Amino acid sequence: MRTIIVDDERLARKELNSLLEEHPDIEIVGEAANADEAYELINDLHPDLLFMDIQMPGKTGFELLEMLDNVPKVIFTTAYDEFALKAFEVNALDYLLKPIQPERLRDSISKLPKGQKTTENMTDKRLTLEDQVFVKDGDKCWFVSLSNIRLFESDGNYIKVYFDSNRPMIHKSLNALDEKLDARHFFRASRKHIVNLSWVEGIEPWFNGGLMVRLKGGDKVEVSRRQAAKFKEMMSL
DNA sequence: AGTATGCGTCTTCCCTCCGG
DNA sequence: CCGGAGGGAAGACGCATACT
Repeated sequence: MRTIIVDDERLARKELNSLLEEHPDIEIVGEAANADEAYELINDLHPDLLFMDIQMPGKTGFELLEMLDNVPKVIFTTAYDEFALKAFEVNALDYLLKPIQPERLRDSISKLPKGQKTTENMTDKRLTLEDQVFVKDGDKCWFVSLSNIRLFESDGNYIKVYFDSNRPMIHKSLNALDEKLDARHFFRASRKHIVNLSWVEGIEPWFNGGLMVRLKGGDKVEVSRRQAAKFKEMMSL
């Protein structure tokens, strides 16, 4: 499993490095001392896993995750206590309190999903349903699998992300997002909306040859005539 | 006659720049 | 560094025309 360590303290990286020597399936492909370095590394190397500190000079670990399009598995290494982390509502894979205990590290690694898909040739950077994205809304953070997101809605300079009962905002444009998403699973229903096709429950004809798409959960999205044509074409292929 | 298609104009979005 | 305005462009609307 290709792994990158992100921590501003050199000693902390060294420590983790040596601890990980006992875990041959964890292959350390890079180290970064701050969020910007890590951003470059992650985009170049597409690791499967990050060990990451949260507090770092410059950007925090959360801000780093927000910048990423493809978010790897993350194990936080932090001096925060459990309660402080829970305040963020981060459902990360796991977190390790510093100083890291070898037994805890072993536990965390054993919890990693097996049969990991190889991200080796991620040359097309399209996101699939299995990929997760990181969203932050104020103090709350989530890792959300794309398969749980039913709808993206443009709202000013932000995008509302509909999943579960939450609607946090991310600050990207729908166009940029649309390019990243897999066209087989996500459809640009209109200028304002991108829908997850696997959440579509029903389709009704609408005025002027448009469509009204009903999503599981009750949300309804209007598809204009132009997009409806593309939609029908897609479904027939 | 009602529904599909094409075209021109108008609206909305979004990216960039600028000022606080 | 953040927030808001402006301009460019993609998409929606409305009308006209073609087709079944």
